[in-house]
Amino acid sequence: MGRKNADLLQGTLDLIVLRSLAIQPMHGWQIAHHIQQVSEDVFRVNQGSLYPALQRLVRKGWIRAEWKVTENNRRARYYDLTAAGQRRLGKEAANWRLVSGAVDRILSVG
Amino acid sequence: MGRKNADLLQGTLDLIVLRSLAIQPMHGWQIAHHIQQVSEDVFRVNQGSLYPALQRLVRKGWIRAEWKVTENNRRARYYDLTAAGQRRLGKEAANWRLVSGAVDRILSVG
DNA sequence: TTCGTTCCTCTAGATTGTCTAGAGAAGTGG
DNA sequence: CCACTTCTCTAGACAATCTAGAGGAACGAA
Repeated sequence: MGRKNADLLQGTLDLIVLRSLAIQPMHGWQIAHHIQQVSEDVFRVNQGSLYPALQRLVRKGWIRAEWKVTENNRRARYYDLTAAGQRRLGKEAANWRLVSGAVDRILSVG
Repeated sequence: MGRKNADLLQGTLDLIVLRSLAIQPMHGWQIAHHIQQVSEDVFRVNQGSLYPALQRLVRKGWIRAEWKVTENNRRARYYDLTAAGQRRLGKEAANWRLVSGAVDRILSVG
């Protein structure tokens, strides 16, 4: 019925995926792992959320996909940021700061 | 097609409404005004978002509604927090800090 | 060889909160 | 009487995430 515990805020997934790929190209599983790790287990990215999101980002031209082989000798689709993705990341990060700052102000007033 | 500018993050509306009502009971229009003001115009709460949200919060027992007359001599529905709403606000605020902290960490890594 | 486990990708359908785009009532001032 | 402001409300569209699956391929152990 209700939502679980620390779900993603809708709209932040794109941001954190783009930001992850700005570090280096990664495949899906790696992205999920990275996000879970850096968020200190706050976010556990759903595969049913991640893969559609990656497709969406490819479709919008913000990331690029390429099949490769991992260190473990497995097929994996590696994604990396395009120039448009870089710009998009900048905008989304700025918007995040704006929005989270606004929420913080509302929380601290009164 | 796309979303506008600084829309709400899905899930934050409940939080900021509850937080607003923790200051004092308010009617819908007043809540919208308060949020827009305190957020420094980052959030412009849609009436089509606000009223369904208020109904949702009433249904969950977190706020209580009561018809009154405003200072301007107009009928308005005043909402205020219930005890359960207080508790819920605490949880949602804590969750917000958790989540926004996690996003911030992801943004600053790398 | 077979079996379980890990790595890794992917999809359909439901859910749900927000947005768009309206409507409308009632008081106020010109 | 008319325009404007205040204030509430709804239907339907939309879009991102979640649930709940499926499945392939490499590896190590038995």
